[in-house]
Amino acid sequence: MTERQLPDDSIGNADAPRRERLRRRREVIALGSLENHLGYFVRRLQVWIFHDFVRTLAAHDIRPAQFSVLVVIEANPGLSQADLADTLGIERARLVRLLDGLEKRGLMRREASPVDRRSHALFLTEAGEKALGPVKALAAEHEANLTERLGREKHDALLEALREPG
Amino acid sequence: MTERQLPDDSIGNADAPRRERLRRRREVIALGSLENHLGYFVRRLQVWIFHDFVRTLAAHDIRPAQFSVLVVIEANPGLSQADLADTLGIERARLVRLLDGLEKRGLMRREASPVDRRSHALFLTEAGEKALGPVKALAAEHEANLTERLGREKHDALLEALREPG
DNA sequence: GCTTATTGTTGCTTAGAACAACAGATTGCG
DNA sequence: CGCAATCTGTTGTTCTAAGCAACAATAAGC
Repeated sequence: MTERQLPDDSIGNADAPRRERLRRRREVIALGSLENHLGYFVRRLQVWIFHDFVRTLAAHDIRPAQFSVLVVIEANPGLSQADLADTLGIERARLVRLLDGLEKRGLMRREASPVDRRSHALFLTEAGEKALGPVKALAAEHEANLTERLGREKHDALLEALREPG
Repeated sequence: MTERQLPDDSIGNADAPRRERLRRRREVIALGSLENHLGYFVRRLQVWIFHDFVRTLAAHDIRPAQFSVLVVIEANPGLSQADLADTLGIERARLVRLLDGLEKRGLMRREASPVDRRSHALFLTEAGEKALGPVKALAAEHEANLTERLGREKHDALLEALREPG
């Protein structure tokens, strides 16, 4: 159990029993009209991506939402929670609790906004900036996994296609 | 509240306050290295798709997972729960509860498998088949919404690209 | 035959999403 | 100016999904 032949990453090989079952199965299973629904495939891909992301960054205990928060704060120091929530499509209430966790871990801090006493200005702490280096490297590693799965052309085409609409 | 000027579909116009805030905001907010992560955009798209799907099929109270279950049973009458769960990437335990709901609503039924006394053979009921017609029509309507959002070329390209790998 | 694996199921835990309400602060406007 | 409407961050609550462990009944492998 300590060493394995294949790097059973528990994601990439999660379908080993599936292949077994497929082997044993006479007729292949049809998706029916699901074939015409982009949402089904987007969902499957998204689940794979999240699993791989979480696994790749497990050592740093950074989940996708946390990563996106840290990265956007880094790129826009001093922005408010409302703007951050809005940019990421996260609900304000949810962002509060996300930030609570990150702040408690010393990765970012809330300062009083100099121009609006209601709002906070968000910054990475020095520790946060330092931590984000390796974290971004691992995120890039995850992206490489994804590129391997999709093929570079397809990956790049998807990224370009989805980046546009905003 | 009964009538509106704009068809405020509560998804498509959910970013009305966002546009307001953007208007008021001096500098635009950068995504930083998030720009290079396909997962971020896939996630945003997937959320939009689910919202639109749920909204479009609200009258029938069919959610994406339920829809996929019904469609695959229709396309593969008599298949087992394990095979269905496996095909859709749903956990067996979760499928049990999904089927409980659908069966209680009279949309499908579990029969004893003739070849394996452990497993069930799944079928749509007559009511289920009858209901699935309009439901698939609404799902197609949702797909049209999605196509409108992405543009036909992009929609079709994405569908083709993601359908492949299985 | 006897061990191992599979199937459907239940229970439990955790994470996310969504909504309502609130106090403090700001903005808009008459 | 002064008051109503709006915005900000926050707390609380509810609902759904995801994931894991365990189990009895059954089947498959050797």
